[in-house]
Amino acid sequence: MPPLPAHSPRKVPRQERSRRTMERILDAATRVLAERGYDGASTNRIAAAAGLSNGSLYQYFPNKDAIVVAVLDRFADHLAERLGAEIEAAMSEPWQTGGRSLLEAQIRLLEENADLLRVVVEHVPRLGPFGKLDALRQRLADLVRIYLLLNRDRFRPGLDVDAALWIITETVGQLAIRYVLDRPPIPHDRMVDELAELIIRYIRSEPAP
Amino acid sequence: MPPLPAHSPRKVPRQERSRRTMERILDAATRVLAERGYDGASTNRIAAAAGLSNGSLYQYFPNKDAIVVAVLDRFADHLAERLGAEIEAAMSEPWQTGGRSLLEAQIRLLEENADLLRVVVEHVPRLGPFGKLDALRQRLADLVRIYLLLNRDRFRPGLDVDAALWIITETVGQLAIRYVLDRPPIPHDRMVDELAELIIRYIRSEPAP
Amino acid sequence: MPPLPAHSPRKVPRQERSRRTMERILDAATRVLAERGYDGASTNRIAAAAGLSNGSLYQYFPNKDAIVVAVLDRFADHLAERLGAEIEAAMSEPWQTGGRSLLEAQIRLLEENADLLRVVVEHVPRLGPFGKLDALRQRLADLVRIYLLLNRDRFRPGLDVDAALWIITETVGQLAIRYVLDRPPIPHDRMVDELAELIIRYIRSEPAP
Amino acid sequence: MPPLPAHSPRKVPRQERSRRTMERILDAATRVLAERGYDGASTNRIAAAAGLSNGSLYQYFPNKDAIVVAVLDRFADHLAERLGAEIEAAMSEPWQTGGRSLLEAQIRLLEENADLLRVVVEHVPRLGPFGKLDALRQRLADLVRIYLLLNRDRFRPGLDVDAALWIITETVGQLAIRYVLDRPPIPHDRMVDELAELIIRYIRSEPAP
DNA sequence: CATGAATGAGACTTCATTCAT
DNA sequence: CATGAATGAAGTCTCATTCAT
Repeated sequence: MPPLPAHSPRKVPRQERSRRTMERILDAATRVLAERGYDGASTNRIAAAAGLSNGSLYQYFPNKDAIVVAVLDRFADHLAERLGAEIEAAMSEPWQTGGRSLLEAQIRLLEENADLLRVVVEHVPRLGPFGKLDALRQRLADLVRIYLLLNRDRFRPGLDVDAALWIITETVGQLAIRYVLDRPPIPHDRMVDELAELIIRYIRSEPAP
Repeated sequence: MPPLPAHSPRKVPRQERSRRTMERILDAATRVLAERGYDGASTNRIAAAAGLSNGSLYQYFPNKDAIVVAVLDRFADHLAERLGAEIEAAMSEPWQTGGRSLLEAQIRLLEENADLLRVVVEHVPRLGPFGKLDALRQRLADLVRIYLLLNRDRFRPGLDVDAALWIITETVGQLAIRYVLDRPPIPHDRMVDELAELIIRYIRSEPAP
Repeated sequence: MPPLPAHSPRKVPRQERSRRTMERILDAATRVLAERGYDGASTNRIAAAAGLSNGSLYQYFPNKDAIVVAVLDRFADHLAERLGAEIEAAMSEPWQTGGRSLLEAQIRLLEENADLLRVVVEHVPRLGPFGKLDALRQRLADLVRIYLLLNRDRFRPGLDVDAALWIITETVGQLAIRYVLDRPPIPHDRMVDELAELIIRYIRSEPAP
Repeated sequence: MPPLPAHSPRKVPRQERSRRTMERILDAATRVLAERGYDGASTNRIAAAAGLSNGSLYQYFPNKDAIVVAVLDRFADHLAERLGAEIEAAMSEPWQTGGRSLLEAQIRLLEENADLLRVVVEHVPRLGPFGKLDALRQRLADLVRIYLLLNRDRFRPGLDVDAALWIITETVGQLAIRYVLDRPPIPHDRMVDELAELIIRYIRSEPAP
């Protein structure tokens, strides 16, 4: 049985120069992926874009997919960092405005990274579950879960928390993605409002007066 | 003027044998796509799966993508046919139950074709817009639009029909897809109910008593 | 040792219908060759142009090259027939004008068949010596030889008949071909004159008065 | 890595290897072309003849035609270099012997490269105009044109310089080619004499006494 | 005889990956 | 560590030719 293909960086670079080279590779790979899609992102093109010889790539990554995974992980880190800040800010607001802010932030973040998002969604073959992107998704789900549990009595009686959790996170996530990738003729702010309305009405027990 | 790259079958088979071979190719391609994804679906493998020589494929299709498109078109035809029946049935019901039936039918249909759906969603790079799949999507959107327009006064005052249309169709479509592909621990019927609830609450003007 | 590839028609058709089909194939092949060159002249395209199924070709010709050879032979026959008439006419004229007429006829004939000529010269890989084209060349050479021998005393003393024969026929043949294919900015009549001048001066013993 | 010996060429050991490989490819391609013609010169065969893997070819050339063009360019360079020397030498002679020398040189050069010449003339489909071969042809044409213009008064009155230029260059070029490829039973020196005679008589105003 | 479906060898090309320097 | 030449498997596609109907 052949060894499973390793998808993690071959080495954790200790030296500064190595770290910089690795960044250059990831920057280049990100650019190439965004511009030419997964299939167009050959290792040679990535190496060229990074100003490196093609062989050098393999000193930092065991194979092409490891590079892609690293790009996606870094993308997830970026999103996590940015969203983290928004989450903290949102926690100090009342939940109504806080929730809306988070929604808005999520859409805005995706809009800022539409190219890479398109690659993730449309072009990247499944490379096994994406550790960090899934972690980010999980983190947002946890937030919603806590909120749902804490405010259980405010919601309509029959609400199945587990089902609702899935519905809400997927609705927000998928609609945000489609909104950014398909660019329907809906203004950004309106989109946020509609999404908020969709979710709030789904869980609240009483209609707005 | 050069002929546009043809994505349509090279020949319309007149003989029975020819028709059967074409079906064999499409069946094989469907199987291979479902099992190995778009990138893994080489013409060689499709030919082998169809019990044909590689060259024979090209008597029926001008290139690989034409085969994939044909598979997707056939998939869309299948869905359209099945959904068509459901739509007719739903039209003779009162709209509350009719709408739910349609929702249920849509999810059920996707469940029955999960493998191919996965390929469509995850693996197939954009081959230009898919004629027939998009047509089907459009048809459903039209249905929703008509419903929204006819019942405009029943809904909450501020409802932006265009925005709502997009929100509704994408929500239903994307959630159904994710439900089928990710298999969250939500029973089929519950899923239908939640989805119906999500949509109805989004548009109605008064709370359910 | 495998049998040598046969380059002659598989059968001499006895029935009228067969003969007509054969003509259709040759017409089609001629057209396709002229329009798309040797490499572009696939058997399928020839069959299509002839309004036949691709398999039927092989009832009349053992392989593709046999078709090409037949086309070229027919071309040679056509040239021979036309030139034959001109030769006869030329024989009843005084040799000075007769020679010029032949020159003119040769260039005119090639001009009328420039497309096919281009294929013969530029695209057709050597398929062994072309029986009939070579025969035609030989016939013209014989004519020149006879003329040279009969008028030996009129020419400059040192003339080596064999060398001159080759020089003359090749000069006329090659220049006519290049003239037709490369279309230099020289009018047809001038070209004939120059060619005549070139040859006459080469062999005559006395200057023009 | 051990320090490089101080006296070893500091220059490009890598590029040197590369250069050699390229030469090997061109040599192999030349050989294969000469032996099997254009159609028989597959990339696989060229690679094999060069002792390389098929893929390596594409490190040096973007496609098959680029290889053929490079072979032809190298051939043209070779001819140009050799002819260049002859031209210089001829310029220091009186024009009568100089012209003959050039004629002789041209035929001799072609004889030395008969194999490749055959490929160029018979097998290579038009790959667009051959830069360097055409340049060489042009260079010779210019030489003739200058000579014709400078000696205009020495020639017969009615001479059309443009027509004559074309006639002369094509006559010499085509006859030399046919002589080398068809090997008529004419000795080399005789051939040169006849060719010279043919041209001189064509342009001169007075016959030799 | 005609048909056209089927064949299969072989062409060109790409690309992830390895390895000697 | 870096380089880039070299590899070779695999992919898409074409085409002359055969054969069952």
